[in-house]
Amino acid sequence: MPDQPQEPRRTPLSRDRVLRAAVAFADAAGIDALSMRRLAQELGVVPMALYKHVANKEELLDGMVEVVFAGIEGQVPGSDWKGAVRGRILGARATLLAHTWAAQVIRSRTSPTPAVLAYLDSVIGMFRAGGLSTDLTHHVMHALGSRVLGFTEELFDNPAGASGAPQDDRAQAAAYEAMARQYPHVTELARSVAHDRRSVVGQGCDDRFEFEFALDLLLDGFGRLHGEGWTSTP
Amino acid sequence: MPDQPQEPRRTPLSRDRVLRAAVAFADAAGIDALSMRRLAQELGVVPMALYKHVANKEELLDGMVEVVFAGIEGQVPGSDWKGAVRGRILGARATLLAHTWAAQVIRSRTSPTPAVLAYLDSVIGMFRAGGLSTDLTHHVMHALGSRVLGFTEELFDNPAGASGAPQDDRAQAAAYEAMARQYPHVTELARSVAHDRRSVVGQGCDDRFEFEFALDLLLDGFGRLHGEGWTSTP
DNA sequence: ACCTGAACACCGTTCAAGT
DNA sequence: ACCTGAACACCGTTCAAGT
Repeated sequence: MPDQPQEPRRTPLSRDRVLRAAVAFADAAGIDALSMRRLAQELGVVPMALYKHVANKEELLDGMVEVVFAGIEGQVPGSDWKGAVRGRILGARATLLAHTWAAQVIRSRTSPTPAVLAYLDSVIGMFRAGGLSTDLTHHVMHALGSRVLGFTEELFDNPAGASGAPQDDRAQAAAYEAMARQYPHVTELARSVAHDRRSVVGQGCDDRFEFEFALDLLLDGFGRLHGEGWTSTP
Repeated sequence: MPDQPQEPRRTPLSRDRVLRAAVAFADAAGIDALSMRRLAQELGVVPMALYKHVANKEELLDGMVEVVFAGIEGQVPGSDWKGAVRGRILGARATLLAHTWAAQVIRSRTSPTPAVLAYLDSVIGMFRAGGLSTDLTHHVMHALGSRVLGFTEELFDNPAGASGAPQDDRAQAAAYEAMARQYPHVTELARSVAHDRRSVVGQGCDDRFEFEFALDLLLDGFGRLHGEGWTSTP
């Protein structure tokens, strides 16, 4: 008799299945909840079984980034370099928004995985195809920084620091007054944002608008330098 | 007889001493090595003694950021808004370079601590003093993102992925060849950087140049929009 | 040869027992 | 009232014992 397993083990484990399960788990429970032990449990497997398919947790995280980056869209054929880069980066942004943990994991890696390299290669290629020199393209890529991957460090979640324990109206007004005295410019800005968006305080900003505002400002600046024949060593 | 401690306990513990010890420890051993237990050991104290001065590790990290931001210089009096902001941000960058772990810790916090808020308030005040509208200043702050704090996500440590196990020359050449085929644009860029800097492959880039390149590009863009009377709601 | 339970060396934090 | 040792509920990973 062949040695079939008695327990109904759904599917044989594979590196791909491990990575996809990890991505799904992080999507659902967050990256902090992801541990080797919990992932194993999710797969109905003993923790050490995972180490057959990934060398360690670092490699698991790298693999998760690979899975995510494999799904990036945004090749816009027939546009100039500015439109091409813009479309590609917004495509990356859309993908990363679908996996809220991904930006954090990418940040924690020190060297890029193949899929990330392939993505970057395609963006660099767009600048080069547009006629930008390797010199300018190099500095341009640095200036984009993590924005080229579709995310940026937003400084805070809420513009006016609306966190904290619930308070009665009087205490809240007093706290607001104290804040306005200590941080007048921050408060002014927060108030104007709330007013502009005709909303309650602390709703937050239009992330997509802010991302495109900065991206277009940078791309326009790149175009201007390119037009002037800019070089780093004059 | 008063109840003096028999053991020669150097200095009575205080919140400030705990925070400064934590900063010094992270400076020396890195942020990953910092644990409540190791910090207590460093201070010659039982782990639970720390919890008298900080509620938990989160509060410890917040406090460490406060200590670092209290030391930021860079108020340049008598310059226009562009020079003032530039000087202040480069001051923040100098401080963060002295505490390599700080950027990572700031990133992990969701809401800003008072010293960070005070710093941001001063930068916003510089834009406002220069005549920029609250509307433009708001989007400008978003466009700067973490750069306003003096750091940016650099994508990798080494431009050409020079990591990996040591190899003989032939294997290395083959790996390089394979890389050039798979990521032609990345390779071209890495090669041109190495050539421009007349150095061995993988020395890396001039971080200060890259930071200022992007900062000045953004500040010039802000100035242009300001001059045009830009508004987000035309 | 393959698989895996127990163990190791850590965490941050709670809690009850000691002074 | 204050302080603290032991304990709890976790980690990632090693390793030796079992099949």
